[in-house]
Amino acid sequence: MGGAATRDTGKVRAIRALSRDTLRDRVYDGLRAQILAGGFEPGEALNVRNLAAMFGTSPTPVREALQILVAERALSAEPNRSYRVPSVSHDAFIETRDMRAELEGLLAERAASRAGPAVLRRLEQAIARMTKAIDAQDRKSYLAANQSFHFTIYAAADAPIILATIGTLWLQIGPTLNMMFDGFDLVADLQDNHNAAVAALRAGDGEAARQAIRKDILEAGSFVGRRIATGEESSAG
Amino acid sequence: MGGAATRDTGKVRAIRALSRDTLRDRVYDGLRAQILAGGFEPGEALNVRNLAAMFGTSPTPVREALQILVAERALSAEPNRSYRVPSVSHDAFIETRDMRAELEGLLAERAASRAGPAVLRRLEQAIARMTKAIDAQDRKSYLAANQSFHFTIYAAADAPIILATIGTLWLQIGPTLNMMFDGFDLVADLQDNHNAAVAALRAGDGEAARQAIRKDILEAGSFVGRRIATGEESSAG
DNA sequence: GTATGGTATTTGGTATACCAAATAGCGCAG
DNA sequence: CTGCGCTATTTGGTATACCAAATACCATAC
Repeated sequence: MGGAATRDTGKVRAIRALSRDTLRDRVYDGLRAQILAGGFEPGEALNVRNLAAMFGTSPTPVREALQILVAERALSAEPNRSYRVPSVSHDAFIETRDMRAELEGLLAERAASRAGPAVLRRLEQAIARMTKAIDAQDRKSYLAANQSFHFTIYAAADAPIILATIGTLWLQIGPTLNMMFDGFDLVADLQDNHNAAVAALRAGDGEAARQAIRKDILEAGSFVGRRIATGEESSAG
Repeated sequence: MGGAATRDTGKVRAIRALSRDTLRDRVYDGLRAQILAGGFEPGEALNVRNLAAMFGTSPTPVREALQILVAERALSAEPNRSYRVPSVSHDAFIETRDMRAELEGLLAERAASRAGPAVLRRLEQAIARMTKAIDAQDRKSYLAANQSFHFTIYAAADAPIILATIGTLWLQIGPTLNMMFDGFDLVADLQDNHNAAVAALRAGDGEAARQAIRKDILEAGSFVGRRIATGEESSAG
């Protein structure tokens, strides 16, 4: 793989397959990574000129990147022309959860007939990392390993368009999820559905894989959804 | 609701709920409408300055609109920095079809418990228009009525995010679909699934509604998919 | 002290200038 | 006539200038 010393943005770039190596796309990648990592508070306003200074560009590529993120609902464009990291409402969260259950379930089903030993091994590793994170009550590591687990499955489904769509869904709920997980007690039975999914994939049972992933999304989602519902009224600026 | 004489872009604007009244969004709306109406050939290249002249703006808002459409996969950004209307590959079409089956099925299911008499009446009207279009072999009218039929159902599901996602899926396959339907013989049994869907909605049977919509998408899709597969090698620029 | 109106400043949107990559066109060599 | 390479032109990307809307700030009036 040697040769040209091009910057390797890796997964993100691969997922989109829409970017070229322009400043706009570099800014997009940077913002996207920061959003996913919880670098922005939900509700936070983004300033075009500040971001431009941060990335060392003019405002133009920044505004274009912001627009793309708005189209993906990773940011919101307020009527008073300002950009914010959206705080996902309860309704929006539930809707996104249901959409995820459909699409991620579909890819899990497709993955069952395609996942080879390499994929299964990586899934086991992700589960191990989650277990370790649960023991240490390390939420950040848990979320990272969980994301790795899910996307390892979906990448195996060989469905790039749906995969990209799922990526935008995670991006949308990322900041809210990060916030909600703060102070949440990680418990061992979070792993039940993960283990069931791996077993189904190993057996090549698509329907079982779909159901395991659906359950995982809907159960975790219902917990977080409740937290959003209760927190919504008390969370003033 | 009279009063302010604001331009009413209607459905498109409502679906996105992301736009403000900027030039960028006006260009976006215009391009989107033209794409959906089959105003561009698949594979056609878009020129920023030409479009700017067409819309009476500078290139800046045009490029931003193009970027948004690329993010929605309604356009493609070639590595040699040019924008094209994508000609959807067979694989991409099948994948989009499967995604549609999931998401549109989900909204049909949700609509079953929400569709009132007004919705059912509009669906009957859309079916009547399709029947008329079949008799007249008027493909353009058929596609328009078909779109109206589907989105009437989905709008009733009260799920704005998923609705918007479905909108982008139709946008993606719009140009290809328009082309494929040219010279296709419209037959009466295209209506079977539509009638089944209405019956299910009237009965409040969500699962039946989901299945009817799924069948509609998968059956029509498999026909068009075959045409793409056979046409792909012969369709040179 | 509070409310209100007006001004200064900030900030997003658009147009324009400029650059570099890509492409097209032409001329020359074979 | 064909193929290669050079140049001219086109074209997308970026920076900058400018505008208008929105906001912040302050002074004044009550």
